[in-house]
Amino acid sequence: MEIPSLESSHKQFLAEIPNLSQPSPIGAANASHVNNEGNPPDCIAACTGCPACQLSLCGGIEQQFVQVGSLARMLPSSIQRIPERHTIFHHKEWSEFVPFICSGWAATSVGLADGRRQTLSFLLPGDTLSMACLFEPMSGRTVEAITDVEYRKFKRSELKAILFRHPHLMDKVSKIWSDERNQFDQMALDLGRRTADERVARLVVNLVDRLAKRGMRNGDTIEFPLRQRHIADATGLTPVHVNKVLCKFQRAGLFDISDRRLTIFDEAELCRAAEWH
Amino acid sequence: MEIPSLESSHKQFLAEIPNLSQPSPIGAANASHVNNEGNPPDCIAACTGCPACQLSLCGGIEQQFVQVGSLARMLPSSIQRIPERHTIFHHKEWSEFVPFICSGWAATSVGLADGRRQTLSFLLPGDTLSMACLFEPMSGRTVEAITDVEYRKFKRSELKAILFRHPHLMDKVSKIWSDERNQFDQMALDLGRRTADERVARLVVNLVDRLAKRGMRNGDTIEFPLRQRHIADATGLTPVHVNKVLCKFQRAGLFDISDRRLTIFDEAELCRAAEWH
DNA sequence: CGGATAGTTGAGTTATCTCAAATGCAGTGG
DNA sequence: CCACTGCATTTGAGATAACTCAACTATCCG
Repeated sequence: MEIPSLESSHKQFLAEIPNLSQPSPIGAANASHVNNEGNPPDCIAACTGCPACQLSLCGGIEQQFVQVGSLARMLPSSIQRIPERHTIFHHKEWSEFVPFICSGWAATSVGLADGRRQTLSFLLPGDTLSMACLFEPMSGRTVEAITDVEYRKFKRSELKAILFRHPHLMDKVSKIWSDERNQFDQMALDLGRRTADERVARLVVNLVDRLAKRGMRNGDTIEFPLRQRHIADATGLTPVHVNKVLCKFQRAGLFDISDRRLTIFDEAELCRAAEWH
Repeated sequence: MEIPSLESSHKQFLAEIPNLSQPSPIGAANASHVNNEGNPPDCIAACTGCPACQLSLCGGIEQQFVQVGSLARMLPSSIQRIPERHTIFHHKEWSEFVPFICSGWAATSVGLADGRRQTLSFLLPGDTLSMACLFEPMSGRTVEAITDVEYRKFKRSELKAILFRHPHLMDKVSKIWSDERNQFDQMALDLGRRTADERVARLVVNLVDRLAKRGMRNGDTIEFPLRQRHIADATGLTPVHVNKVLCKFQRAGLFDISDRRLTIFDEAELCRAAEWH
């Protein structure tokens, strides 16, 4: 399997991350020692330009690497690549690996036998399925690549061990965990009590917010690879109804989605529609 | 504040828990040493008869007590009592305490300014708000007592410390955490994709299941203190629609709810309606 | 007795769904 | 280059699940 350099796909973000504009010499020096199942060393170097380095747990791991200086023994990992629309984990799978998204968008969903399905979250760079799956393997969820996706997989047992040995990592885990919990509470409120308009507006605002945190928003037009059916799956609505809501918003001049890009025209009004605090 | 003996309220469950039918002599002996803010010693002894002792994390703590033999220094706690319909935590509160339900039913909810509200879970004996709140204080959620409720509160910092020192407790945390996550996924599916009939049926079956695990179900008629508005809050429906669904089920001979008791007539059919595996 | 809370029922409304058909676009193979 | 297939989007018409409003009853409690 060939793993081309990730540099090009990350170059656009380098300017956003203050202290990591250049690949760390430590990372570069040690890369060749890494036990990563035969992948070339740039699969580690790639992290230094990752837009989510500061947010995500795997960013924390990376810092840990740099501090400790010996990546190889700490956390072997390998980068996988999945083409858009293919599935990363099937819902029957009980994997001993924990995946972290490096680039691209993915969706986690649960489904019913009769075809009804609900997506639980969209995964952006730095995200993992759920903090809960650091500790216990979980099945029942399908993870699908929306765009082409690169992700690293860590062995759960090793990840767990390292977490307990480094309290500051556990702090990060509990923080992200808590965020995740809040997200879910809001999602329950959305699905249970909010109107279609609110749900769609909130989905958009929420995603824009998360992208901004990762430095993946510059200006008012943003990469936005979701199809209307993804939005429908996530909001508990029907694709055709999502279409009607989106058209309404676009006619109202809030934003425009076309060519897999989102352009925001009236952010204030959009936030009002989303009841964003 | 007076704290009457809890023995009477737990006596009914003693028969259900094999190895704990009698109060542990160790627990009884050490009770008087407990630093529990002036509450009488029976607030510890009460745990030995708790129906959720084996399931819950606080049960795990209790076992820890017994092993270590010194409750007082390990985890001071105090029992609180809240009358039905009163609120245990307000949604603006950021408490340094973690509550565990000892007896009674409670509900956690999130709400909107305009009055719409969604309850996230019903808390039964042994439950806490969420595993996530062991590590980070969480606000935004209201916890309300449905029946009269007794709960213990632990100081988060102390609880956390004890957790890290005892790996088998962490195992229990991660297990419960994982369950919680699964519950939540199912809830998203319920709210987003299931019909009102399915939601109501699932709520009932799910609760009966959880009660059974705690030894709180004997036979086909069960304590069931939920009002129709609680069911409505939890299922994302309207009280009047819940009423119609319930009446339909009762007319169909599935079960009967009256006088705060649930009597199941046709469990098989009920499970089918709930698509219970 | 009066006042609060729960449950019940009916009539009419509405948000969202279902079904169906038309369009456009992008990739594929000949 | 074209025809063809699959996917996404758009639009309209009609159906329906769930909601709103309102009135009525029952029960409990002071």
